[in-house]
This record gives sequence, C-alpha cells and structure tokens, in this order.
Amino acid sequence: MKRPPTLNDVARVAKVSRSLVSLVFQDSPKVSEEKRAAVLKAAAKIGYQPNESARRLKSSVTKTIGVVLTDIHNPYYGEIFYGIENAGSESEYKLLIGNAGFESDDLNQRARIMGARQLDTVKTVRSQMVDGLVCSSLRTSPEDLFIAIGSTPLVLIGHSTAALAKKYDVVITDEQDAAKQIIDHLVDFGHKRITHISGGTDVGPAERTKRFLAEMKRQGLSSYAEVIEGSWSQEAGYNGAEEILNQKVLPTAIYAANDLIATGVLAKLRERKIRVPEDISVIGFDNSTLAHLKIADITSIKEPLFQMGRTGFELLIERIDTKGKAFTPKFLKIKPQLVARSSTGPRKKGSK
Amino acid sequence: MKRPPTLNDVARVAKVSRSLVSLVFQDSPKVSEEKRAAVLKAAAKIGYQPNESARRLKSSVTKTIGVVLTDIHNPYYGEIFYGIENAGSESEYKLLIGNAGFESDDLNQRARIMGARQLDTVKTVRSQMVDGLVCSSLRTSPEDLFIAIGSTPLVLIGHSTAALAKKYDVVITDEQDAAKQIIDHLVDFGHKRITHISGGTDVGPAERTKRFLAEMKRQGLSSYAEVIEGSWSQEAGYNGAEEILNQKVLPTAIYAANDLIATGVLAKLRERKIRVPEDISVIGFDNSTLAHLKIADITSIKEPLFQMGRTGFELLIERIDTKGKAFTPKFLKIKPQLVARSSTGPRKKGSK
DNA sequence: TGAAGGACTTGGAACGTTCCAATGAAGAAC
DNA sequence: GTTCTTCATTGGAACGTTCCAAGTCCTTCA
Repeated sequence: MKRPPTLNDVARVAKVSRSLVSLVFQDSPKVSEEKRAAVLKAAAKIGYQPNESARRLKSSVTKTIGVVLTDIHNPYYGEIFYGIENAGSESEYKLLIGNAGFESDDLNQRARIMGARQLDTVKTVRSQMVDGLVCSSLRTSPEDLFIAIGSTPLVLIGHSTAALAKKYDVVITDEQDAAKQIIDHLVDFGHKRITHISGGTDVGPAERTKRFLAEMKRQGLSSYAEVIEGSWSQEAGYNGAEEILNQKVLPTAIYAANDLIATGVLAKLRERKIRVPEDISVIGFDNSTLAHLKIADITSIKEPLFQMGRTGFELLIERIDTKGKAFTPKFLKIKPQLVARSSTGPRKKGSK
Repeated sequence: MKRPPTLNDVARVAKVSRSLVSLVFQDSPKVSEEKRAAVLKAAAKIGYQPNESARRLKSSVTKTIGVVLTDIHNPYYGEIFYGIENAGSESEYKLLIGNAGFESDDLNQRARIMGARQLDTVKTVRSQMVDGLVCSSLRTSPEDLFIAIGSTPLVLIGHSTAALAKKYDVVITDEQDAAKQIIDHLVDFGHKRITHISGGTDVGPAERTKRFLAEMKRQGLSSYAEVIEGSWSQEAGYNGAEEILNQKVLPTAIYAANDLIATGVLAKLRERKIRVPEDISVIGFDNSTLAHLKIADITSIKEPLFQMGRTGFELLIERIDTKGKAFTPKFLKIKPQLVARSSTGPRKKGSK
C-alpha cells in the first residue's frame, strides 16, 4: 500500500541531501567514496529504485531508444531485435519495445491494419520521451509518419519507400545480391532450367521475383526461367511442386521464395519419389530453423537480420549524436549469405 | 530542434486553460462539446502528443502492465506474449515489454546469468510505474524478487518455485495431464515398450521425465519404461535414436521431450530405413512449426501458451482491482492438448 | 592571518502532467 | 431580489527527478 521510496527517503536515511543521492545514481565522479557508500547502503536498505518516469520527464536526454516491431511473435523480427539488443547492450542506451501487433495471414488485412497499428505504436513509444526510434518494416503512410515522429531521429529496417528514404536512414537486405548468389550457386552446379515459386504479389515477394528474373537475364538464361505464383506457406510449395511435376520438361532446380515453401516442395518430391538433389535441386530463403533440420537440410540464403539490427542501431546513435546538423540519409544494403546444404547438387546427367 | 508541444501550448492555441485540455485528453464527461472540439482541433494543428512520462509520474494509476519476457527471440515466449497481448488489447491497459535477453544453449550459463538479467529487467520495468507485472519463466532467487517487486502485483507464467507460489499467482502447464495424454495415446495404439529421450537435467525437463515415469507406473508399465538423457537439440534425438537402435529389444514408441529432438529421431530412423509409424511411433512436445511440417508431421502436445498468457493477464487485472485486500495466491494448471499426426500409429505386429 | 582555490554538498527551480479546491455564471428555489 | 445549487472552467500544488548556482569546509600559499 505504501508508495515506493524516493530520492528524498534515501536522503533522509543516509542523512545527506536529495541532490547528492541523485548524483550517486548518476555515477557522478564528484561524490566522495564515503558518502557514496552510505547512500548505496541506505538505498539498498529501503529498496529504492529510481523512478524512470520522473527521470525521463526532467532530462531532455533519456538514453533510451524506442524499438517498434511489427510482430514480436515472428522470428524474423525477433532476429532483427536480437541485433538491435546486441548493439544496445554494448552502449549506454536502454531499449523500450513497442509491438505493433500480430501479422495476419490475410495480406490485405495485413497491409491496412498494420499501418494504423504501427503508427499508434510509434506514437506511444515516442511519447515516452525516447532519444530515437528504430522501426522494422513500417507500412504507414509517409505523411502520417512525419507528423507522428516530429524531429525524433528515426532509422528504418527491412522495408521502405522512396518518400521515407529521402528523410530517414534505411537498412535493408541486398536482394539483388541474394538473387545473384542463388543463381551463381545453381549455375556452378550446371543448372539452367530454374523455376521460382514466389511468395505472392505483395511488395516484398514481388521484389524477390523481380530480382530472380533480372539475375537469370544477366546470366543469359531468361528462356529457362519460370515463375509460379505462391504464398508464404508450405502448401504453396506442395502445390507448386505438383504443378511443376505435371509439366513436360522439368526444371533441374527449384528456387522457393522461403524455407517454409521449400519444405512443401520437399514433401511433394518425396511423395513422388523424386530424389533431392540427384534429380532436382531445391533452394530456399531465410536460413530458418527449418533449413537447419536434418530431415530438410535445405540450401538457403541467410538474411543478415542480426547485422541489420546492429547497423540500424549504430546508425541511429550516429544520428542522435549529430542531431540538428544537416545530413543526407543513408541507404544501406547489407549482403546476405548463401548457406549450402544437401538439397542442392550437380544437374542430373541427361537433363536439359 | 524545438521541443514537442505540451498541454500549455495547446491551451494557448485553443484559448482555454491547461486543466481543461487535460480533461479533454482524459475523456472527461464534464467538458462542453464546443470546447472539446476546439481543444482537439488545436491539438491536431500543432501535433500534440501527451507526454507519457509526465502522466505516469503524476498519476498513481497508469493503466499499464509490464511484461517481462525471458527471450523474445524464442517462439515459446512469443506465444505466451501473444496471449497476454490478446487479453490486453481487449482491456484498457497498455503493455510495456521488457526483454531479459537471450537464452544461451549452455544450460549452466542460462540458469546463472538469466536470473540476474531477469531481475534487472523486472526492476527496469517496475521503475516505469506500471500497475502490475506478468513474468514468464523467472529464475531469480525469491528473496531478490521480493525486494525488487515491492508491493506491485505480480503473476508468474510457466515456471515457479514453492517460495514464489506462496506469494504470487502462478499459471503453468499441467505436465501430469500432458504425460497422461501421451501415454494414453500410445497405449490405445497397443504400445507398451516406450523410451523417453529427455531434454536434460534442468528443472523443466527433469519434471517432464518424472511425469513420464509416474504415468508409466500408473499404467502398470514401469518395467517397459526407459529414459535416455538428452538435451533440447536435434542431435540429442539423433544420437538417442542411435543408442536405442543398438539395443537388443527395440521399443515400439519413442517419446521425445520436444519436437526438435523428435526431428533428430526421425532423421536417424529414416537413415536406417525404419518406417514411421509402421515400425516405430514417434511423439514430440510443443506442437511447434516443426511438428506441422509435412516432411515431419509429428504427433505432439500443444502447450496452452496462448491460454496461459490470457489467463495470466486476467489474473493480474483481478489482483490489481483488489489490491490491498488479503488473498490466497492461485496456482492454475492449464491442460494441454494432444495433436495426433502421422508419426504415431498401431504397434507393429509381432513386436514385444 | 587571510585570501584563493578545490572538492563536496546543498537548496531551489524546473520538466509536463493530474487533481483538488476555488471561481464565476446561470438557472432554480425561496 | 436574494440565496442556493449546479456546472463548466480555472489556478495552484504536487509527482520524483535533474541541474544550476550557490554554499560550506579544507587545504594551500603568499
């Protein structure tokens, strides 16, 4: 029932002034060892905890970074957060997490609702007096964001639009390089006829498909490239593979837009007794837990999510330290990494 | 560069008093429609956002619940949080998330370091003036926690000790019921000789092993029960299965302490061309994404994590509403659910 | 002996809210 | 016409910090 102890209570117990106690908790060097010890002892005795709200209110600098995540539930954002937290724990900054909600499988709903919820979350987090914000995969309209964010420094991770990239720093995966690594890997194994099962028509997956086609073209393999539209599900892989197997001329490699789709492909191929990688090579994307499994063991692309989180955090600190000065927003593409496993191998002899 | 607008700024623009603006933002019924509209218009015009820190500082009730998670990165806690958020979004409460860090694979480290980090996180979150706390899988010492938590209401989810359960409400999975469902499921299929590959000797997995043995005893199958010590990894399953296959008399069913271990078991069985479930049935625990995969399709136990999150939140609200009154802490066990898939089936004819 | 300086320490004024008590105006009751 | 009641509105005092300017006490040095 009784309210938590305050600086004044500690001061009274330690028989010093409130200001001195404050200095102790700020690790100020101008406090004598003797008094410092007395204060800490008194604080421990009555169980004092600094009131963060009061501290925030008073200081214009709060040494706190707000992190707005789209969906904590999703390991993708979890990994980005891991990177942010990793960089954060090495700095003097604390992190305040805001979760915008949970992504629906319905893509339309996702785009519409998430935008509004993300904006809400951004406002909420900012109202806690943070020094800056890191946001992942924002889908809000730029105008709304500009108003909500005011002059608080902001870094965007994993998704962006031209309008946003003009005002804020952006860190994203280098999708072109990912496509290049995938096609190079397959071409090195002698593959030419490659079919891509996409993740759908939303911005993200469409970009991935586009890069696949661009890269095939660069390799002079346009006529061998094929795309089957899917979604982020194992069913898409299962059904896509079915469709592929009903064709007259089979591809020698299947590039699934993510690992989950790839497991669906594997399930269908196994069902039809088609060997992987002897008959058909399969490649995924994300390098998720699924790709690691001994029963799947899928060659995959590791998005540099951890690195993106770290980089985003560092960029933000830089922006905070130089706040007020003019700057040109950075647009950083981080290169992913191909992890080769047993689902890819040399093209089958005799195939076209 | 200019500081964000405050209540005073809005008041000046709307030509009313600061107090009135405050009332408008508290949705007070005693403000005339006319003034309310004027205030909202002025606020929108200058882009006013309430300062949450100041609000927290002043009011003793903050309508905010702190959530301390052990590892956001981990889907297990993610699902619990999903439940908390789901209940939270239906209430008037906001959520403040604190992440204690990331679980190490090294179990010793996990236990030692996590306790300290969790305690830190609890302190941090509490210092933000929350009305109550929900914590998952706390491993701190009870004494430390008592001091850190003061009189703030607290609910524990997923893990607890006797000392904690005496003072705080606890919500956990009903492990005994889980074991019962697993053994019943296998016994219904005619199995008797069942080997359990454990998750190690830590409190959680040890409990699971204990329940397995207790349940086998209840069914009068003690002499058929066997335990192989493992860890939370697919290697444990892979190696455990190897060990099993080298025995003279094979079990007809393997109960892996979680799905990841089960996938390791599947990998080894496939390698040895042993059919699942025709030759040996395999059952997992967690009902994770892995169990869902078509290439794994493991019968598994779905922990009621979502429900536990919801229940925890509701319990906490109850505790907050009746704060100050004496109460007997509740200890709720939520029943899990067995999800049958193709990895379990009738005992092989002719086997013992 | 006294002034100057350094090392600590202190009181008071914010920070942006909420909430209480007080204000004034307008209508109701006498 | 006076007093009472009701209601929207207001000013002022917190809430627990930080930070500045000002203080105290010692030591040092002329």
